[in-house]
Amino acid sequence: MTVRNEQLQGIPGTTAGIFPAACPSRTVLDHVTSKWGVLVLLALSREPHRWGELRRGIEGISEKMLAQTLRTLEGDGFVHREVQAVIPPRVDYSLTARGRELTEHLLPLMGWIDDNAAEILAPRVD
Amino acid sequence: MTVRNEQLQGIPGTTAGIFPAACPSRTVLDHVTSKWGVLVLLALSREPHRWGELRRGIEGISEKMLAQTLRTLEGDGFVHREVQAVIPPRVDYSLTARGRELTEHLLPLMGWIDDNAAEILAPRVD
DNA sequence: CAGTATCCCCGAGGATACTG
DNA sequence: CAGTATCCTCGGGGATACTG
Repeated sequence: MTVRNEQLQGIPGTTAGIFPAACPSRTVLDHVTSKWGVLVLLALSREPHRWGELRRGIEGISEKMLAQTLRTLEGDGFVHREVQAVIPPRVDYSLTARGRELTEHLLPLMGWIDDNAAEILAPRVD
Repeated sequence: MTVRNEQLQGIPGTTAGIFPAACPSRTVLDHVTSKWGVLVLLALSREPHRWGELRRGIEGISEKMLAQTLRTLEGDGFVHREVQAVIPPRVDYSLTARGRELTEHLLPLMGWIDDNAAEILAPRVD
């Protein structure tokens, strides 16, 4: 996607544009910034969690979306899924090294949003 | 949303959960990570752009979504809209100070995604 | 407990036409 | 040029029921 700073000047003119529709970065960005992606990644950023913990902790997420989000993030190599052969079943989700690299960038972002959200939405109801 | 690192341990147990459904952070996060939010913000992060530049530069965005995204980001105080009273009309969009604070966190994130996207998607078609 | 399977709906979002 | 207005589609995503 060539978002590197030196290349961000690309927009003006009729040239191809700095954000081509079909590029790997857009795909990964969509996975990460999907409706529940960031929340799941952040939930796992501190410590591993079981399915049920995530289900309850990430308020509002449905089982379907939790499963789908986890599978996508696992497919991208951000999340590690570990099944324990016990009864009742126990499955733990944790971040991979790659996932930790990613959340290193997500955490400051969410921290800033968290710090500023109230003021940002202050005058409006929205 | 209490994403602050010290508080991220909240998930286990039956407690309220670290990601309550109704909190300002979730709203702002949704705005920023909306389908086109990050792309618009990054496009403006280097320099101001006119409507048409954004329309062409952010490949695949429709006029409706560009207008909607810009209005939301303007409403959140991330984007400044400046109309020039000339014919033909000219409107410039730029980041506010708050918008620049935000993109300071977005840029490293997208930089990392950009650097790793190909490898992340490597084995699959997806 | 940790999911899948199904059904279904609503609204995000695209296409097109039009306007100041 | 910089948008709005309108219509319409499609799939994201929720609810529920079920299973190993």
